[in-house]
Amino acid sequence: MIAKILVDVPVKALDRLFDYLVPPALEDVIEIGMRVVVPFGTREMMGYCLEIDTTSSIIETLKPIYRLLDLEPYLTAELILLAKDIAKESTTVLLKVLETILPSAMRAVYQTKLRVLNELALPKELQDRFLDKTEIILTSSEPHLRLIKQALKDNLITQVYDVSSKAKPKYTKMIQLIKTDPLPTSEKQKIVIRALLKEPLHQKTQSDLLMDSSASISILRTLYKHGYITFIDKEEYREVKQIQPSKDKTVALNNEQELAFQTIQQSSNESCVFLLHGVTGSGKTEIYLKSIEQVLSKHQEAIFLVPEIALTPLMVSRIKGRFGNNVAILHSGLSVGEKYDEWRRIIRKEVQIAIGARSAIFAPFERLGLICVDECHEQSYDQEDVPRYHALDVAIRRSKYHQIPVIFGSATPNIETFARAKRGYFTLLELRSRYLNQAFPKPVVVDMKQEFMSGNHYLLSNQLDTLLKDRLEKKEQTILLINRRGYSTFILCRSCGHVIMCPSCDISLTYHETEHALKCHYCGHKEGIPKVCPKCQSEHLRFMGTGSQKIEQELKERYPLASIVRMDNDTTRTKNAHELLLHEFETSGDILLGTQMIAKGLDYPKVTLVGIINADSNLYNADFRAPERTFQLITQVSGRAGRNQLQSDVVIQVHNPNHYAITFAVNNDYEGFYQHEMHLRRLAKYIPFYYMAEITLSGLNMRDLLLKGKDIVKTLKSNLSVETIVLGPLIPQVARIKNRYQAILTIKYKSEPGLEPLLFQIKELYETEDVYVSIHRSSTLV
DNA sequence: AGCACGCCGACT
DNA sequence: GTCGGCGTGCTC
Repeated sequence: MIAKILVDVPVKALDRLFDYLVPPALEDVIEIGMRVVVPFGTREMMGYCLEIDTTSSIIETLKPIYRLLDLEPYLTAELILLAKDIAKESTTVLLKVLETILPSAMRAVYQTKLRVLNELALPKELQDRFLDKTEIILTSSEPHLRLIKQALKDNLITQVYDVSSKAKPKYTKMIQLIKTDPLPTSEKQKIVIRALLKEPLHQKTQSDLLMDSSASISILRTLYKHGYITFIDKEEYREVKQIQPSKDKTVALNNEQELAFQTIQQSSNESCVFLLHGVTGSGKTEIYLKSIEQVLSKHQEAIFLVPEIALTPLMVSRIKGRFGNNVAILHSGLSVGEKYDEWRRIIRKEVQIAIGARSAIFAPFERLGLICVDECHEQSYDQEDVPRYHALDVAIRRSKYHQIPVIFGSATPNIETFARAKRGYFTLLELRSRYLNQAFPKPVVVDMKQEFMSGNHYLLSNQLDTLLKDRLEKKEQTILLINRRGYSTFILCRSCGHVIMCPSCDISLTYHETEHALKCHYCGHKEGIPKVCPKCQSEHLRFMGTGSQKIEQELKERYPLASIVRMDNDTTRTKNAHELLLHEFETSGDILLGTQMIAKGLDYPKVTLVGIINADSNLYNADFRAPERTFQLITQVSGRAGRNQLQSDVVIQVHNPNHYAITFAVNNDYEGFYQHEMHLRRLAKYIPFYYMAEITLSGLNMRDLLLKGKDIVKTLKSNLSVETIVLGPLIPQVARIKNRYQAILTIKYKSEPGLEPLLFQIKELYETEDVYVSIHRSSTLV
C-alpha cells in the first residue's frame, strides 16, 4: 500500500506528492486526510496523506511512514479537491491553502533533540549540560553549539527529530465507580461512593469529586487499590464562551417571506444561488433559519456565514435559541484550542450547523444541504492575503459539489451580484416590506461646507447637535458613525510641514491613544511620540485629523453627562470586547461611537438617532467600488434607526450632497442606484461588464518594477485578444509597504480562455528573488 | 525550507 | 593538513 503525502514545507519545489510505503500495521487505519510523520531527506516531517494507491511509479526503495499524527482524518475528499482548485487558481502552493482551511492547531511543532550515546566520553561542559538527562532540546540559544557539533561527529550524541501537533485534545481526569460491594467501612470512603452513585453514569471529574466530598487524593488511591473506582482520562471539548441563547421566537412568515421560502424549498436538491434582496429589517434571518430547519430534518448539514466577529454573538445566541447545541462556531476570535475542538465536533458529526465568519465556509461537512451567507456584500468575505479566496465563490463551488442551494442575503448586494440575479444566473427573491411595517426614517443630508462657512467649525452639524441633545434629554440612544478612511490622527510639524512617516512604508504614522504611540497601519511599526520635529527640531508638533478618540473627547466636553461607548479597532482588540461594549451600550449607554464595524446588524429598539460623520469621505478615492461602498454604508447605518414605534432621525454629514450615491441612498432607492451605477460601469468598462485580473509586482527598486512591468504588458498584449485592455504599470497611492515598492498591472477582459496558463507562465518567467509577482483574478462565479 | 556535499581560502 | 565559507542540488 502506497500513500501519497504532501510534506509540510511551503515551497514551490515541494508542492507535489511524495510516495511512501504504508507499514502493514497502519494499512487498516490510515485514511485520506490524516496527518502523518514521514522521513524526509535527513529530517522528520509532518505531512498530509492526500491519496492512497496500490502502486507507485517510483522504482527505487520507498521509505515507510513513521506514524500517524491523528487517528481520524481532518480533511474530507471534497476539501482536498477544493484546496487543489484554489491553489491552482491563486498560484499558491497547496500546503498554504490547506493551512488556511484547517484550524491553526493542526500545524506541526518541530523540535530537534540531542540524545546521549556515550556520556563518559563527552567533554566536561556537555556532561554538565546533560546532567542526569538522556535528551535535551536543541534551541537557537544553545551555548555549546561548537562542542555539540564535534560530539555529533564523534558519535557521542545523536540528533532526534520530534514532530508533534500544536494543539492536543484536552483531557480531564474522571473517576468511575466500578463496584460498591462490600461497602467499605471507612466513613470518608463511603461519602465518596455515595457522591459517585448520585451521578447518572457513576462518574465524576476528579476535581469536582474532591471538592464536593471534601475527600483527599489519598482516599481515592485507597479506593482504587481496593478496586472500587478507576481513573479514566476523558476527552473534553474546550468550552467556547457560552453565549446565553436568546429565547426562540419563531415568527410566522409574511406572504413575501413565505414565497421566498417556498421557492428555495423547490430547489433543495440542486445547485443554485438565491439572492435574497430584502431591506434592513425585512426578516431575512427568519428565512435562513426556516430553511436550515428543513435541511436538518433531512439529516443534512448547513453552513451559516456572517460577516464579522462583531455580529457573531448576536446571531449565535439566536441560532442557539433555535437549534440548541447542534452548532459549531468558527471565527477568528476563538482560541487555537477552541477552534480545533469545534472542527472536530463537525468531523465527528456531532453538530449539523456551522456558523462563523469567512473561514467557516470550509467547515468539513460531508452531507451539506444548505449554505447561507448573510450580508453577502461584505468585503470581509474576500480574503485579501494569500491564498486569496472569496467566501461566496467557495460557497458556489461547494453547492455544485453537493448539489445544494446557496442563499446570499443582503439589503445592498454588490452591483455584480445583483446583475447576476437580473440576468438569471441567480434566482432573485425580493423582500420589500419591513417587519411590522416599520417606516424608514428619511435621512437628512447636511452639507458640511455650508456649515463651516456659517461659522460652525465643530464636527457635528447644528442639526445633529440639536437632535443629540434632544435624545439625551429623552433618554433615547444615538449611534454615531465616523467614516474613518483618511481621518486618523497623524503628526504634523507646524514649522516645516513635515509629517511623521513610517520608515518602511509610504504612509504617515497614526496616533494611538491607548498605547500612547505612533503606529503604521500597513506594517505594524510602532514608535514613541517625538518631542521635537525629527526634520527641523522645532517643538511645534501638532496632532491632525479626527480619529474616533478625538471625537470622543470632543463629545465628552460638549455633553459631559452622556455615557459614551467607543467601538473601534483600538477598543475591540481583546477577546469578547465587542460583546462587552455592545452590552454596555445596550444597558447603560447614551451614545455608541464607532467606525464601520457598528454599521452592521445591530438591532437596538431604543436607538432613535443615527448620525454619519464624513459619510462621503471615501467617495473620491480611485477605487471604482467607492460609490457602491458609500451607498451601502449609508443604507446599512440608516437601517439601525427606526426599529421601534418612536420618532427616529438619521443625519448624514457630507461635503458633496449631490453625489448620486448619496441621493439614491437617502431615497432608499437600490434599484435606481443599480441602474445608474451599471450605466457608469458599462462606460468605464468595469465589473460586471468586464472581468479583471491584477498583477502586483513588488521589490526593492521601483525602476526595476516599472521596467519589468512594461515588459509584462508587452507579453500580455501580444498574447491576449484585441478586445482586452491592459493597463499599467501603475504606482499605487501607497507605493511602498514594508520597504517593498509596488507596481500594479490591470487586465480587463470579456473572454480569455487562455488567461490562466498565461498568468501562470508570467509568474514563472518574471518572478525572481528581487521581484515578487502576485496574481489576482476577479471571480467569474459571483 | 533545510541539509549534505563539495570545492576553495586562512588558520592551528 | 583542517576548519569553515557559501554555491548547488535533492528530498518518496
